[in-house]
Amino acid sequence: MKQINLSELLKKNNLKKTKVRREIFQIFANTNHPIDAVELTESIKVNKTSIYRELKVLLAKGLILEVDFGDGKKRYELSSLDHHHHLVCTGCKSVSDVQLNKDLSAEEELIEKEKSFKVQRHNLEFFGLCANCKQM
Amino acid sequence: MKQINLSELLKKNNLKKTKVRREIFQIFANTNHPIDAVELTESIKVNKTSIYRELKVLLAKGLILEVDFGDGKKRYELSSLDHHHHLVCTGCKSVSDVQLNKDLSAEEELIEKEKSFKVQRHNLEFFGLCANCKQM
DNA sequence: TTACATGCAAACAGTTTGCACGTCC
DNA sequence: GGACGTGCAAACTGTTTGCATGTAA
Repeated sequence: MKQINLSELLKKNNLKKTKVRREIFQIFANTNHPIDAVELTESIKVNKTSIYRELKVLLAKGLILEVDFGDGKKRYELSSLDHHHHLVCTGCKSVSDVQLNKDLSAEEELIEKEKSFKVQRHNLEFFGLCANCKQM
Repeated sequence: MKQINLSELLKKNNLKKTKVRREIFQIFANTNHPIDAVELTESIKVNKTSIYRELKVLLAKGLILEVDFGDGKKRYELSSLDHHHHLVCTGCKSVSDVQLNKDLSAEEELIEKEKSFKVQRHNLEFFGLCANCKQM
């Protein structure tokens, strides 16, 4: 489990320390894949509206990141993690993390130089078959 | 405008040459950004159901690719184009294409070697500010 | 005590489904 | 003629909004 000083983090971001907020952070800290709103509502006894609203707040504060697997729902993970990408298994739907050997910043600099486009962020996810599903 | 021999392409894929299908291909060929279902329904006099159904067919046949900008709707583009990524302007929402200087295949080989994960495809989009929006 | 959090119902956007009817080869 | 394509209404999923009520600081 990742170490987070929640009180401090919340105070720094002008957020009250509520039950729901505490539980959301606990789930994020104990889960090793990006989480969607439904998964949170199943684990926390709270109205789904609050979940969606809370995710928006945390996203706006930059405490979580949005991750998109292109299946129509948004997933989130703590932004305090090291920058990484995901390997999404199209068979069993499992997700694991991966860090690029060579990151994309050189490419992003080229893009800025050649296209005058200032890259703020990128989304990169890999889809394929995990070790288990590969051999079926 | 890109050259496509539509009749041949459709025959090869066991698809009938219908009015809607012809119009969809025409729009794809004349548009330089990924297109969503609503944009198609606005340009073609046909029920939206047919558009969604047709996009699924073309996707399954591999004639188009799905592109995801993480805004809750799916976009598509011809799969016959060279492999490329997108620069999505968070200001004016314009989209332009970009090809990486160094593609990701080396990274994908490493992933297979080190993680035993067989990459089938990846999604990579860049978000940021285009030349115009940057200076505002 | 007051700004922020929550619950509930209802609306909304994008997409899919079931079924009857129409049309390409 | 038969498989494939289309129209229409209705359902479905993920998400957002309005408004009344509750609660942390």
